[in-house]
Amino acid sequence: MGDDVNKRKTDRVKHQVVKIENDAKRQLTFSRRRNGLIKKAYELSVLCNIDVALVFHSPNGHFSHFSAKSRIEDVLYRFVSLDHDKRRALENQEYLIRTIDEIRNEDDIALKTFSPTDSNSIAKKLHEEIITLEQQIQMAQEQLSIYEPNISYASAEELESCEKALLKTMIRLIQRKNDVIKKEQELLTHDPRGEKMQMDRMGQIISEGGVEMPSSSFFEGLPDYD
Amino acid sequence: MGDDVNKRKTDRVKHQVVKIENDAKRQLTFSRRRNGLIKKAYELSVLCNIDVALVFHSPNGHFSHFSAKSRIEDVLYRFVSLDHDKRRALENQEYLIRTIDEIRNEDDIALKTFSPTDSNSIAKKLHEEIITLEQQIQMAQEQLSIYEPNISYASAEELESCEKALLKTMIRLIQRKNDVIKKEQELLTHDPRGEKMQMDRMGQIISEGGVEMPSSSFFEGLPDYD
DNA sequence: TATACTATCATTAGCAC
DNA sequence: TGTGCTAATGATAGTAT
Repeated sequence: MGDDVNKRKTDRVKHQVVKIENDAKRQLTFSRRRNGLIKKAYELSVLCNIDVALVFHSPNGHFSHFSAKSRIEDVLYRFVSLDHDKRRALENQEYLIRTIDEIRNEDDIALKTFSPTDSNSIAKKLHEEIITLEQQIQMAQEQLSIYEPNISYASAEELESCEKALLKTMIRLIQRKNDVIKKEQELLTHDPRGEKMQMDRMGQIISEGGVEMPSSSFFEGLPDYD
Repeated sequence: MGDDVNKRKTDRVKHQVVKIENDAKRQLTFSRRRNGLIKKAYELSVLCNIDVALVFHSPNGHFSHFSAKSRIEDVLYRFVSLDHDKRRALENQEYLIRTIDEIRNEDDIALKTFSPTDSNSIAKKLHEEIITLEQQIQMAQEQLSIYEPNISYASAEELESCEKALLKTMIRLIQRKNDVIKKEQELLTHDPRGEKMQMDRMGQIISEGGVEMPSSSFFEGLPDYD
């Protein structure tokens, strides 16, 4: 209060909504605010049962996106498929519809081609574990229904803890996947025999900025933005 | 302060991120939060010189969208023009990782404060199951590290499927949590004998009305919600 | 880069129109 | 439906690590 000796010299000040010219500041602000935006989009999705999709492009061609509750391609597909009456006509609608539809199908196929019977697959074990967990949760649900009339407040708290632990597990899985993908890319990059993807996945040029995507872009930090 | 006659009886309270069941409340929250989201998206766009596109879908098929700095079709066009692998690789992961990491810290605290020795707790079982799953995944990770040099592309695909299955599990857990919370709230606010919730609020169709944002030209009519 | 800290600013839930 | 009000929660700009 009166003691300004220990008071912070500077702190948050009201900010005009104008472009931040300082590169470092702008980048930091982007990172933080995008996180905030995504968090709020997620909350909106859950609170109001809404499908949300966000797409960001930096002027340099870096991009990121987020979707909640549905795959982003589904959300965008529904959007661009809408009648002209219901929204302003989109110039590239035909292309957008076709492309997004292709993307959806690819994803669907990818999901279907995953065979849990592939025996020499490490992922199979993970899959089985997940099935087990699901079954256990199913059983717990039934137990829960017995207690329903007398559920205590602690239950929700604890369920929340469980949810968080589950999230934690998922993140570990995702990180593992990222490691795998990164290793694959390294293998493909250094081994010309890479039989799988000689497609155009490496070195695609992004249109506007003409800037190449960071090739191994799985977060070692967030290499989106400038 | 002392005069509690004039004091507001209720005010903003901390809200769980759980679907709002009351139709009117959900609608109002959607409207407000969407505006808030759009405002923040706009600010991000200006402050950081970023193209942003937002798309919302309600379960009833109503939608709205917003874009800043470029037409939404341009933003989406650039998005779908990206190489599929790269796009999918980025999909939501960075957000998940960041958020879940945050949650982990909270979770550690939460788990310490709540007593796992509480024997008549259903959640305890779930917690144990999750611990088990984590251990199993840990083992699988170690196995995986053996194979790392020869990992095939299929591994990443499968891991991705596992990730999705895990997500599904989590969603189920969240939904159950929501049920529990709902029941608790009913128990707290109503006579314990009221076992079933009133379902009379379902099926109302809210008509769509375009309303303009007061201060800005970005938001031409926003067809609203359901 | 990202993260932690924290004073300050911003958003918003509940209520009444 | 959206708006104004108000208190409480939430987000975040600096700064240092």
